[in-house]
Amino acid sequence: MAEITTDTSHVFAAVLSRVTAAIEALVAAKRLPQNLDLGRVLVEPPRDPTHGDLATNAAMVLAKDAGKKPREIAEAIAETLRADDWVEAVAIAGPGFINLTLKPAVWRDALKAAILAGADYGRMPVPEAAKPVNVEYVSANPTGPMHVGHCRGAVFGDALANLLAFAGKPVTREYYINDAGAQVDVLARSAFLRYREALGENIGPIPEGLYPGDYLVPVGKELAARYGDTLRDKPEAEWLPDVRKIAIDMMMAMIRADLEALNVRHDVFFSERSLVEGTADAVARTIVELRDAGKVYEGRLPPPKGAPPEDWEDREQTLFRSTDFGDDIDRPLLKSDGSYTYFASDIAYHRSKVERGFSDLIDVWGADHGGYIKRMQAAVAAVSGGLAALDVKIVQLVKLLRAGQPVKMSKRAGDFVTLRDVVDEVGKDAVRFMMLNRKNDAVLDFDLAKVIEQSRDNPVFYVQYGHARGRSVFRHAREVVGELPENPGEQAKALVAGPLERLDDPGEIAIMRQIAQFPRLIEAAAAAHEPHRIAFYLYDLASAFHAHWNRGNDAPYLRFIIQDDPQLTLARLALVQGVITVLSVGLGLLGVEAPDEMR
RNA sequence: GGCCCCGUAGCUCAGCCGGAUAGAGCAGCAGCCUUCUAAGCUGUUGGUCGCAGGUUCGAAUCCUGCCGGGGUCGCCA
Repeated sequence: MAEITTDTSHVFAAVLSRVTAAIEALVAAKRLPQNLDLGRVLVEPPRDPTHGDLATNAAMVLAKDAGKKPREIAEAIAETLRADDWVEAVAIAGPGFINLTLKPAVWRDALKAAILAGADYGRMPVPEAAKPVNVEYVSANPTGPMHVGHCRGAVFGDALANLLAFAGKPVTREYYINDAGAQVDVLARSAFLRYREALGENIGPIPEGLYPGDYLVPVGKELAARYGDTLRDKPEAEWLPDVRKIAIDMMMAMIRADLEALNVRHDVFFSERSLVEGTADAVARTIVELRDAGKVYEGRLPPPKGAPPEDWEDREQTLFRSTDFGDDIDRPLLKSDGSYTYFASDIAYHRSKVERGFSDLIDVWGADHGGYIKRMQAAVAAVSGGLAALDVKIVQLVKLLRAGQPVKMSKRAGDFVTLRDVVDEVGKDAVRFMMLNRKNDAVLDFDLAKVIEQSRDNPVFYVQYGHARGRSVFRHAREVVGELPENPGEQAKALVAGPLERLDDPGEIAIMRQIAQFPRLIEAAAAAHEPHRIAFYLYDLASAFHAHWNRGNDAPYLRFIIQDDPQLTLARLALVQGVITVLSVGLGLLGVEAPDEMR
C-alpha cells in the first residue's frame, strides 16, 4: 500500500499518492483486479480551470485492464477521494476524468511550503542510487573567439545542467577541446605569422588558408616576448608544437572569459590531445577494443550520393560498424593519410566519459551536426556495451536581427559578430533568457533592439520586472507591517505566520496554484531535457502577478498593501514572497539575474 | 536521391507521457486609464493544428505516405 503524502511542497505528487492509494484500496476490496499498471496515471491541472484544481485520467487509463467502463471506475475512485481530507469536491466529467477541487487550505499550505523552502523550492533530493549525468556543451574550437552561433548551445547546455542538478541529478559540465586536429596546426601557423609581424616583419596580407583575425596579434606578441627571434629561422617541425600550445592556451583563455561574461560554467575542460598523446593512445586502444568486439573492420564504402565526388577514391578503410546500431552506413575511423578522423577520437572521448562512470550522456550540438547523431549514439552503445545512453540536443540556428532587419555578417574571414559583441550590447540576461525562450530545435530570431525594450513584448524585462515589483512591495510595506526580520529564514517564518486564510480572492488563489505547480514543472522539464519550459512558466507567473497588481488599480481593496490592515498586508506579503521565490529560483536556473529594482 | 528537424490564429510561438470546447503574446476591433513602481489596463475577433490514410474509447500529439521550408550527406570539425 502506497503512503499518502501530506507534503504540500509538491501538491501534484501528493495528490497523485492519494489517487494511487484510493485505487489500491479498491484493489484490496476486490473491486478492481490486481496488477494494474498505475504508471500512466497522471494528476495535472485541467485545461479548463472551471473544471476544478486538478484532474486525473486514472479511470480512463485503467479501464481496459480492469475490464470496466471508465466512468464506473471513476465513480468508485471518486467515492474514496470524497473522504480525503484535502478534497473539497470531486466531479466526474467527459470520458472519465476525475476533477478535484482542493480545500483552499491546501493551496495556502503549498504557499507556506514554498516560502519556507525559499531558494530550495522545487529542488529534488539526490536519490541514493543517483546516476551521474555528463552534459557536454560549447566545445568550440580553440582557434578564435566564440561567435553568436556558439551562444545558444552555451546557454542551453548551462541551463540544462542547472536544471538537472536542481532536479536531483549529479551533473558534470564538460567542454571538449578540439586541440588535436589539423585546424590547430593552422592556428599555430597563423600565430607564427603574427609572431614574425611582432618582430617587425611586414607580413602583408594573410595568406589563404590561415586565420586572418586580429585576435592572433596578441599571440604573436606573446611569442615574441617569450622567444625573441629564436624561433624565426627554425624549421616548422621544431617550433610548431610550442607555438601551438601557447596559441591554444591563449585562445582557451579568451573563450573562458567569453563564457564567463555569459555566466556559463564548466567543471571539466577535456583535451582531445590528451587522448592521443603520450604512451597510452586512447583512440588506438578504443579501435583495438572495438575491432576485438567485431565492431571495427576493413572494408569499402559506396561513394556518397548527392554531391558529385570529385576526389572520391574507392579504397579499403577502417570502418566502425555503426549500421549494427541503426546508422545508415558504416563510418571511417582513419583518414587517407592514416590519422584519426574526428569521429574516431570522439568515440574515444565518449568512451572516456563512460569509463569515468557516466551512463547518462547529453551532448549539445549545433544543427549542422544533426547528421552525426546516429553514429555517435551507435558508438556510445558500442563502447558501453549498451549500458550508457546518449541524448543529443540540437540547438537550431539563431537569426541575428536589429529592429527586424538581419544583421549583416560579412563572409570575409575574421569579420563576424562575436558572442562578446552581443553580450556587451544587450547584456547577458537578455541573451540568456531569449536563447531559452524557444524550444531548442526551433530556429530563433534574436532581435538586438527588441530584447532591451522595456515593455510587455519583451519577456526578459517582463519577468524581471515582476520580481522587482515584488521586492518593491516589501520596501513599501515596512510602513504598514513594520520591519520584518533581515534573515531570510526568520522572515519566511514571520510571513507564514500571517493570516493566510485571508488570501481568498480568485486572483490570489490562482497565483497560489501557479506557485504550487513549480515543482511539477521542474520535474517535467528535467525529464524532457527542456529548460525552455521554465522560461515559459516564468512568463505566465509574472503575467498573473502583473494582472493581479493591475486589478488593484480599479479595486483598491485588492492591493497588496492595505494601510489600515497590517494583518491582511502581511498575508498578501506572503503571496508576494511566493512569487518572488519562484521567479528568483526559476531565473536562477536560467542563469538570469532577478533584480531588486529596474533601472 | 538518403537521413534529421520544422510546418498550430494575419505575425512570433507554447501545447507536458495520447485526453475534455486547441492556448499565449503581438497586430486588429471595442472600451477604460495617467497610477500602491513608470515602462498602461480590460474585453473581444480570429484555427480544416501542411495534406491523406492508419492505430483506439479518444490524435495537434503515436505510425505510414505525400507536399512545403531548413540542415546534412567518406577522409572538414
